[in-house]
Amino acid sequence: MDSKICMNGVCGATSSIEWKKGWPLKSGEFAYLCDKCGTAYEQLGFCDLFHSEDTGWRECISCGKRLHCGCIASSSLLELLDSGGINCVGCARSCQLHATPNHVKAKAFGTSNSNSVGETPSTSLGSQMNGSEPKKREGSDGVDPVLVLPHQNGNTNKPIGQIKMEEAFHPAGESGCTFSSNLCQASAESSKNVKLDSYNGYIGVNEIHGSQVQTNLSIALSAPSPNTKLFPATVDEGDLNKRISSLQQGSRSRSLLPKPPKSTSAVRSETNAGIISQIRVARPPVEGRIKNQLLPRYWPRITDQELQQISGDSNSTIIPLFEKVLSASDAGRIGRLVLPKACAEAYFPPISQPEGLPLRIQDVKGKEWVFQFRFWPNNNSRMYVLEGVTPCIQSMQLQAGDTVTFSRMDPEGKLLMGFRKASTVNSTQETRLSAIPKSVFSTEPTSFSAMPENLPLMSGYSGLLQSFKGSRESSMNLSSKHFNSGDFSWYLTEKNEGRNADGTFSPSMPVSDRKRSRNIGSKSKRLLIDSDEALELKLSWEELQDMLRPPLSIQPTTVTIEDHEFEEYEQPPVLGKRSIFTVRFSGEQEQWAQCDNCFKWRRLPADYLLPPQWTCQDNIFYHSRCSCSVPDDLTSRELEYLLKMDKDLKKRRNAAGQRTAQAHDSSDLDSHANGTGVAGDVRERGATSVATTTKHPRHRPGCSCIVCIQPPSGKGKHNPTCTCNVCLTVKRRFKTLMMRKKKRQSEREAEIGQRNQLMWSSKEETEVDSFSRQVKPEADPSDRERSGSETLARGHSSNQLQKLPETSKSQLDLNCHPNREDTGSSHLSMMSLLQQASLPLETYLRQNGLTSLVSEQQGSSGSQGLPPDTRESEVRIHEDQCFASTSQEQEQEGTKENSEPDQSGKDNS
DNA sequence: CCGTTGCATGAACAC
DNA sequence: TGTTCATGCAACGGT
Repeated sequence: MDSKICMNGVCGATSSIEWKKGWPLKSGEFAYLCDKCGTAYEQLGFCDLFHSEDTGWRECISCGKRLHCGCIASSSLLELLDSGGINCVGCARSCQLHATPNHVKAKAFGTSNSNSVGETPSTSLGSQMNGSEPKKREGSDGVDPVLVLPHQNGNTNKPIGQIKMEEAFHPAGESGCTFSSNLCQASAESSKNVKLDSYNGYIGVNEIHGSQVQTNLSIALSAPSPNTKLFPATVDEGDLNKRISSLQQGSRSRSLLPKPPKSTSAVRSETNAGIISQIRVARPPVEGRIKNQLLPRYWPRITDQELQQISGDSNSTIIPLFEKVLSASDAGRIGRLVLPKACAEAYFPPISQPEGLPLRIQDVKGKEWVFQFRFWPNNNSRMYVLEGVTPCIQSMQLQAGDTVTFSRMDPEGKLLMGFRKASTVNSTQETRLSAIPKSVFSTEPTSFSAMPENLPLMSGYSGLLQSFKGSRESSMNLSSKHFNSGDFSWYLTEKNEGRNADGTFSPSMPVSDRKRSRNIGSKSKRLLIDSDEALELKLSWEELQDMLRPPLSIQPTTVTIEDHEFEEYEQPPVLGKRSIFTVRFSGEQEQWAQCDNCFKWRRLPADYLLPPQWTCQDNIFYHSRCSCSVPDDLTSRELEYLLKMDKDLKKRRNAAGQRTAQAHDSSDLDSHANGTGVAGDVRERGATSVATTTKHPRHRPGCSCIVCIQPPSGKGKHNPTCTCNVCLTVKRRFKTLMMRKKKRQSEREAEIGQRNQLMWSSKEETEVDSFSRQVKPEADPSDRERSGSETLARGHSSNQLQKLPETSKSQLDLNCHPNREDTGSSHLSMMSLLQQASLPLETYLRQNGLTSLVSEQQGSSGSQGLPPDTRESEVRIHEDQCFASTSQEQEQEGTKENSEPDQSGKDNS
């Protein structure tokens, strides 16, 4: 060793207490530097010290730092810019932090340590350095390395070949620079780092990864040195500058993180921070008992800030031990935190009895917790758990996916427990993600923040997810309820409430609820599947359908199935904005949407298809309201009512949904329907409607088209005499269609026969054709009713209805009574049709035996005073599906429902 | 009925 | 293939 000559030409020392590696040589080896020069090199002061008078100094164009461009000793400290000039590695790195993939960045600046390697027998290179005693690195926290360096008993002689691969990825140990290898300048580590540099020259940090594995492997095998600096796994605040400087030496001191745990991508987590001191680095095991068995996933990724936070003002040294991402079980109510076996055995007191012993652990707030550290026999092994962690977990407000970090405070030996929230994402997503296998979602902040990268669509659905959450408080559409707020009277027709009353689009579930739903074990979660919350989730998916809109600017292809026209889209539907549908006492239907900018609620036509994003400026219907500066269309009270009623509807619908599910489970639709009829409960009918809701994009809840009212699949054919709600609906619907068919036929024939007169005919035609387009008071209550209901069908069904097939009912297998409507219109003579068509519709209906429809017409105007029990059932169906009913009406529903079978029977007869 | 406890099971993972 | 560990689940006890 003494035969070496310091390769610093200025120095040329032939002897040194410690030889240090310097810059990479062309041969791939490294310059040997005496202790003094090597130290200067490590401290980035080599050129300052020895070459200050030389030429070649330039300044970093970013920070102005002087860099000796003409010297190999500084070659790794700068980066030549494509545009000319140079950047110091620090500035270059900051740029790359924004341009480099997270994992690359993290890897580039992560640090790690392999204790085993550090203590492996010296290789030739190590032997060259042998004999130099460990010494505290300047800038280290001053803790005796012995205290913090794991004495890997049994590992010292461990063949290198047994070194775990992951450890080979973390050869920092051989360099003595542990977790803070990026924070300190390791002389010995330069054996690897410089080698990297030798490969990469001036390349940026992110360019080294292609060879990192091989490089590090070679380092691991070649650069052990027991005398290399053994850095404690602790960092003092005073080291920050050092760290920064070492980071600036990143290309030299970079070491490699372990491959990120499969379930986590923690290495990404801090890339957005851009703060060097907050770089989350995986700190490999620092305790000897770990014996290299600790999987990288448990390596503490604790930032220096966190360490600082934990240590506080004390002079104690914080030694990160390990961390663990909380599983659902860990964070659940059971209060048991499963400890990694290796960690438990390495860092916690040895226990021989399953009962274990109480363990005092202090949290970051200084509060001391006592957990029972114990184990369960498991096969031939043990399973270590900390029991009684629930209070602590709750205190920290931790949940599955969050990370708890265990550290030890030396010299007291006190155990510390820190945590790291995994939530940079909204709680909704957290909640959902928590249910996703951990292999799917990572738990560190960046993993969430990286979601848009991994799931680009998800970001687009974030609003949807929130909507889902919001929908928890909303209800589905079909249950109806009327409410009256002064003069503000609505029939709430559809769910909504994606936003709170204050306009914020926030999850409706209270924080406590969210926490509760998250911090539960899987078993409880499973149980919740049957609970309201889970039901709400299910309903949310149904709501999703409601939000589906036809693809923008895509014209549907019309296909005819059984003479019914349907719109088909080659592209999948898009998610539209949620809205609330209401119906005023006057029968006017409205749609309420919230501006994405100002969150004000605006009234819109009921048949307007809201795009996914909508602002006041898009309000082409009410120009006086097309600006965000215009006050909200709703008073706070009205909005409160609206949302409150919406919430109530949800509950009602949930109850109905449960009952429906039960009814379906029993495969007894009829009994369900009967029960519904007897009960006369709107909720029941609403539930039935739920099962018959949207089946294609433009169908809205309440759509009564032939598609949406079909019975649920798998339920088979209903008996022709079936009086279940579905069948009744179908029958009523069919009856309406037939009536309209006859009407139109009569009009057409009349038009043919009397081309130059019968202006009424064209009027009727117009009425029919436009019946679904706009809600407006009409002379014919039946038309108005139809208009009302089918407007909610969002036009698509109305299109179908407009194009009602000239078919006989035999073409419709809708489980309707075979004898129904046998009084076909085909037997009508032209003259009779003309005569009938000239009559008022009511008279027409009566003459055609459609007395029930007469009742319907009357019933449809029941809200204007006619007894509701005389209304035709279709009206009620429409109301049930689309509108709310007044409480009075609801009470009367029972009566009507009771009479409904009879009514249907009359219809069928 | 509900929460706790101790063990069992099996998927995921490392080797 | 063996190990780890997340989670299931039955037994048990308390209310």
